[in-house]
Amino acid sequence: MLQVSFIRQNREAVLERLAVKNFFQTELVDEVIALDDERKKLQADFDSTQARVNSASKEIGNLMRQGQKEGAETLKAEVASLKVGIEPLKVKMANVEKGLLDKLLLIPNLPALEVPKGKTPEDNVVVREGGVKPTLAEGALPHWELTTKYKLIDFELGTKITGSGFPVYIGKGAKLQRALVQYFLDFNTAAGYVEYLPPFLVNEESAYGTGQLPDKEGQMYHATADNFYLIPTAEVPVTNVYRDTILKEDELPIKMTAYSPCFRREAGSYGKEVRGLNRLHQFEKVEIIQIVHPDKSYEVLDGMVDHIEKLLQSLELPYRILRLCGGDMSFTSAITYDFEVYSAGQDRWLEVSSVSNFENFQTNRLKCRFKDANGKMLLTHSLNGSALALPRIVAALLENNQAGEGIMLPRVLHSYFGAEWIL
RNA sequence: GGUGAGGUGCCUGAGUGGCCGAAAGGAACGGUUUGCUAAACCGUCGUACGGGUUAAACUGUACCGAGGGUUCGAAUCCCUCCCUCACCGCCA
Repeated sequence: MLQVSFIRQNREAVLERLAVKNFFQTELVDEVIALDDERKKLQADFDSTQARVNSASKEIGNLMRQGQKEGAETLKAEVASLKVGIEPLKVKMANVEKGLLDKLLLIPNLPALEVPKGKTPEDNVVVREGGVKPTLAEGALPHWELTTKYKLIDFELGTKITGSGFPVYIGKGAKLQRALVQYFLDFNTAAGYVEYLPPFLVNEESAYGTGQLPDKEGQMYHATADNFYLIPTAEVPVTNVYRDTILKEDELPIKMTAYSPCFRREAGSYGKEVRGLNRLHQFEKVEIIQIVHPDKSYEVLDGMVDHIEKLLQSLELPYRILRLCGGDMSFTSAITYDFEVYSAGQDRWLEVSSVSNFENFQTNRLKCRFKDANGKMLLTHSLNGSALALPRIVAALLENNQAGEGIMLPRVLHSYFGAEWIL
């Protein structure tokens, strides 16, 4: 959520930035400003009336103690008439505040200056590529055949138990998941991230805090009996650790990492693009999250990109890093880099990580602040990224490393998996 | 799920209708002094939204789990909900 005061002071710049995200609802921005004007006016009215009520009430107490009943009664009558006027003010103020918040929630975060213009994924900019694309032997298979061949994953069984998009990992397939989670967490904690194991269901407040609600309501599974949401990413519970918090400046930066299963309804997406592990309703992911000083967030972003790049390099996968264009970025992000790995069996790039700086868009909602050296209250900046999402990593590992009678795993996984090959 | 006790500022904790945005102690921060792993003393020490100011000072309103109610006036009384703790029940 943007700050109203910022919008007021930078209306033109805000509109200009929003255009990069293909957001052209000028009227929404102006409505926010108008509602805020109204809010201020109503509050001034309310405050002055209420001030009179308060002082009169105090006086009534004094008069009563002195036994001056008539004087007290006169004042009581005055207060009664003031309160008649105050009631509708209160109601109106609550409505205006609600209206203001509702409008504000519809305005996306402003893209950073270096975000390229564009509408579709084709407009994303490749900033770096690394690794070597493998040349596969004749008869190479896509991962959904390899997982069957080596008895790693049973997709049909998952359909029987739950539904499509809920794979069942079996034997070495299950162990590979565990090995990857363990490796990723170790890699992250070695870089100073503190490991969290958060709840996988969150309440409504937390879902609002990170911006999943209200705009992504349909994408989350909702346990209605208790009004809990299944998390679409560990970002939600972990970022909410710092909801309603005032930090000390020297506590920054805060670095957290968390493994969690992720649940996504992904309503409306079907077809061969989503075959196998390419898109699932439940998958495993390890996330990294930082809460930082606002002056440092872009430096930190570069560091996170670097961190994830090294992780991908250690897995010996061909990858590329994209800077997303305005149209392809999420509602809450100021800048996003996507990491894709090349999966040779499908001859496709698969997104395995997304790193974003949210600046103070999330922390304004969360109210995660700190006091600077002058005692001034400032919003922190928040960032997060996947390090990494498992399914597509597995897809690429299987497809790229298929060789003869088995699949050769990268060196870093040998000790975690307990073997060099999947045979 | 049942019964009981509670939810007050960074923490402990007082406060049962006006003098309470809230005692006291601790922590933290700033300072003075003495100086050896520290003590003593003084000061500061909630947040939000307004007004005000170059910026402060100053000032209004709201907030004592959340929401509603009673009252001229609520941290304090009433109702609903949430949460915590204890015991019981159930249970990996």
